[in-house]
Amino acid sequence: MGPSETESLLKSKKLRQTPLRIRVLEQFLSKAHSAIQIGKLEEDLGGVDRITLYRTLKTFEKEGIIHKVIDGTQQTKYALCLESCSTHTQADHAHFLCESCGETTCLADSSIQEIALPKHYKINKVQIALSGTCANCV
Amino acid sequence: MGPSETESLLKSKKLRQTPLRIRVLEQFLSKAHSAIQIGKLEEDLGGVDRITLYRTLKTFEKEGIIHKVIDGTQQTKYALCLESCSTHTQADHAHFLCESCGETTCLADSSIQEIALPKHYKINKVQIALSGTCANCV
DNA sequence: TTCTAGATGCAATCGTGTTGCAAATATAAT
DNA sequence: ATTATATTTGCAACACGATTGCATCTAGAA
Repeated sequence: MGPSETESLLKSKKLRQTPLRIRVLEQFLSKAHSAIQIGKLEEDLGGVDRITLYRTLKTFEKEGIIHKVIDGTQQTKYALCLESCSTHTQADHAHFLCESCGETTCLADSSIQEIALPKHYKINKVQIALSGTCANCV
Repeated sequence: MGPSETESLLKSKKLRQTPLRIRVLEQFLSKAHSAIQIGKLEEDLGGVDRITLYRTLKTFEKEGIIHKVIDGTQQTKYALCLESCSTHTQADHAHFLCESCGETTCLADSSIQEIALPKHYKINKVQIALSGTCANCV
């Protein structure tokens, strides 16, 4: 059998294959288009060291495996980077927070229109946080 | 002399005229189109009680005098509500964070285009956080 | 199997924001 | 102006998310 998805992903970033990293990565891969809240991740993994978890997330973020998601809540959430993400272009995708179930979804193909800016402003990044009700909660 | 702007604003919301409320409100009025970070506000006011400050901000927010600003940073920022704000429509204005000076500005007249949503999603609120370089920092 | 840079886990700490409660005070009533 | 009272303040204590320092452990290479 060939290398698992987690294995090749970690290898491509020259990161060591540690048990926690693999488990964390599996969580993200299993919810590719949803953002995961750190506390929830901690619960789901069960009894992991919080500090190590935070460091793992930071490492993944730095390596471009995951990205922070701004959804308008105070909670820190991360989501797996999509292809478009890894190109590090300024045009990010939008995120949708369901006010009913709390789930935050990446809207990969949300084309973002240009926004009029005051004179001499130079834009670098766009973060769009939508909220409302998702399809499951209608 | 007639009533000051702070005085009439507080009165219109049936809030008592306390020294801190007046000073906080003056800060917001003096930076009408910029968001203020709580820690910064605390510094600028000098030696105010943190708890009271937080409660003041919450009160102002509940009364629709100020609103929380999502600018992509982890910091909580507030800005004075504009006319359009007080109508409490779902279409908020966008905010621009300058990555150089850290200033967050309200883009009052940023018309926000519709964003394509997956089927059965119902949108309620749009928060747009732009970042880049502002006119002062070019 | 051994070696070592890198990763982990614990204790301690920091920052932000909150609650409970007694003391103080802004406003309204007298 | 004085009094009454509901609101507001300020302190102590706390809750929670996140971080740092350091000793120990381990994944991967030699």
